[in-house]
Amino acid sequence: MIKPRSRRGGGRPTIADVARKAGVGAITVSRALREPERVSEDLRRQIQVAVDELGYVPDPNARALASARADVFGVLVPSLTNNVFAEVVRGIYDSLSDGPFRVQLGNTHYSGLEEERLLQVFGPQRPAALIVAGINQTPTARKLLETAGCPVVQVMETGPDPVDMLVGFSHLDGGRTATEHLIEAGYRRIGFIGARMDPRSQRRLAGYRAAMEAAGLFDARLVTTTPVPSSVTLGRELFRDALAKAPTLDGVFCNNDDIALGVLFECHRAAIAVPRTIGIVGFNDLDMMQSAFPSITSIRTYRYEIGRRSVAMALAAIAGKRPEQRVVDLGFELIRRESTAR
Amino acid sequence: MIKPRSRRGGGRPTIADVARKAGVGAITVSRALREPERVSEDLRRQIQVAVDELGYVPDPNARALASARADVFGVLVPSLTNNVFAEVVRGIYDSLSDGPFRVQLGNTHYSGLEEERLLQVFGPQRPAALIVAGINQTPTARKLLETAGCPVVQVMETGPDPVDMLVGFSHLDGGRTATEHLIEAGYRRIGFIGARMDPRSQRRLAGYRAAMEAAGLFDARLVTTTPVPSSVTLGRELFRDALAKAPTLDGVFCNNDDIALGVLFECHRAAIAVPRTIGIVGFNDLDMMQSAFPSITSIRTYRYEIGRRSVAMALAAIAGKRPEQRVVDLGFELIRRESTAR
DNA sequence: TTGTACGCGTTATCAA
DNA sequence: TTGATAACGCGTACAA
Repeated sequence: MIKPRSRRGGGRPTIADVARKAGVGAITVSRALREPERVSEDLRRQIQVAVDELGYVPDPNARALASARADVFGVLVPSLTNNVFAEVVRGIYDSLSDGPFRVQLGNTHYSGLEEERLLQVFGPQRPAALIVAGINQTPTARKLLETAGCPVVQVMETGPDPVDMLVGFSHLDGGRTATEHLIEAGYRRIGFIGARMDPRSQRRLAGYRAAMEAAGLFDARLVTTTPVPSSVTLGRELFRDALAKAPTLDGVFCNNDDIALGVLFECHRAAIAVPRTIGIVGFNDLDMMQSAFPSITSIRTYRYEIGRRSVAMALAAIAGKRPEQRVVDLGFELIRRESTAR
Repeated sequence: MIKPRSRRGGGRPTIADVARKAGVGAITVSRALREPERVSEDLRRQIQVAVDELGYVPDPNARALASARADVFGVLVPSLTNNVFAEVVRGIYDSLSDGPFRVQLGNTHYSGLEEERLLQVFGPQRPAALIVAGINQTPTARKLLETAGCPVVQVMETGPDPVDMLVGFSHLDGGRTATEHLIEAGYRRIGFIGARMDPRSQRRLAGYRAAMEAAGLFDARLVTTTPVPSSVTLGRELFRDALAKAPTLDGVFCNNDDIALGVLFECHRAAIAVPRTIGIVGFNDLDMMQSAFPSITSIRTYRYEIGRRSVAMALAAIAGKRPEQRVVDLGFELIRRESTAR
């Protein structure tokens, strides 16, 4: 005696079971599920009944194997806990939760090599689209993206030469705008305080420098940076360093809001008046900036929207409709608050 | 003329190509890759050479289809941006990045129904393990977990009746400890301020209540909660509400650190002395608690470690070694700081 | 609009 | 220790 088809699979119904029950061919069931409009009204209903009764759910692995394409969005970000990228990722998930697509998330830890490695892991899965943070891929990573054979969206920045599509904003302009605001508010010895110093931080620094030089205020001793990951506590420490190097400091543009909050706390602790003695500007405009005391001026960025847009663009490309703009600049906004109002 | 094997696949080498090149059977290549110790030294080397020369990478979809098991960890969390879960997720990713396992992350948005839906999406993928946040699954979700046919780890809480394995800590004890600390510090009209009020927040509230009742201090007017998502700004607002309801308030145990920070800022703004007039305790001990001015007392929790442990337990179960303890309590620690030092 | 035949790349089974 | 054969469940190509 031989038991047929009992080897594995736990007896879950297959497309063949549905087809038999509905009295149609398997391929018709397949079509009814993926392109309902190409199946007659009648059969579609019969098939739906059979599907419901059997509790049939397509096997994504079999589907991927047969079609050489998985319903997966590969997403690569440098950090899972940095609120900035968490918001982007949230936007991506929210945009994808309705449809058939899953998300495959990778954490590059701000490393180009890890990015390459993850791309090599994602490739064999034949993802439907790839979304990656930043524009500074290694040559190898860039080649992997170019040959991925699916839409690619780089996010969080703008740049001249996207692999495929791009949605973000100019960190250089953001840094310049923040610095110009401090200058206009009357600050002169304006420091830059930055942690991590990934490519985006570097460009914000470049924007700071451009503004300071244009005003004839640049002084290398005003710049305090570290490759160490950013945190509120680190902001306090860096601010102390900055003050030690440049005692006449009267303002700071911070790499991000965590640093800015650390600076504010250190000012409180050292009884330094904000904004009178020191002006503070952050970057990203996290919720807490508006509630801090004094509230902190910041550059508002649209991370969640960047996530949503990146998915919309990829989806359009998958549907064959390449969007007319392959590069989308979502901009930023300077939010003036008490920390620079003197 | 018929072109054989040219239909799709982009010409990537398959296991058959490797087998031919190495002069062995396909199945031997498969074994050499997955269980090297079951293949002779000689063949193993030959196969490795062929793999390298061809640049062969196994197709995960074909592998999943044939083995009826995907090298995927399904992970379900209620939020992607809440730092608490982001840390857990980071721990999971870091623990899995070396091995063959991918991560499939789902955002339940604090909804039992979404959790069910995601579990139904994950099921057909035949994940190697499932990690879910919390212990309050709907009956349907719980059944899906029980019949998933893979190790299941519930995280972030302890509880008496795990689906399979469990790693977390007691939110009730955490809430009680925080409140008892305020009582011991001499505060009497101690409020509870909570947002979101998910099951874990509810248990922290229960801990607060237990401590207050034990001391004969409980008063319903001291409790201020909202289902609205937590934020620093919301913390400010809720604190104002709390003060309006209970003007003699002299301390607050906050649901989490964001709320606590909001309370602190509101105290600054209203010139309420901390810790003299109001004592503040947070929950989770985010980095900024130690740097705030004054620094804020909080309950330190081990989110990253919870993520790592959950993977370790799942991995052990996959390897057939069910860990001796199916329930792991990682505890918490009260970190006393200036905000309650009067 | 529907169906037939076959292949996708891998692993389980079982025999050698 | 190794290999031949047969699935795994589905989609593509092509014909009807």
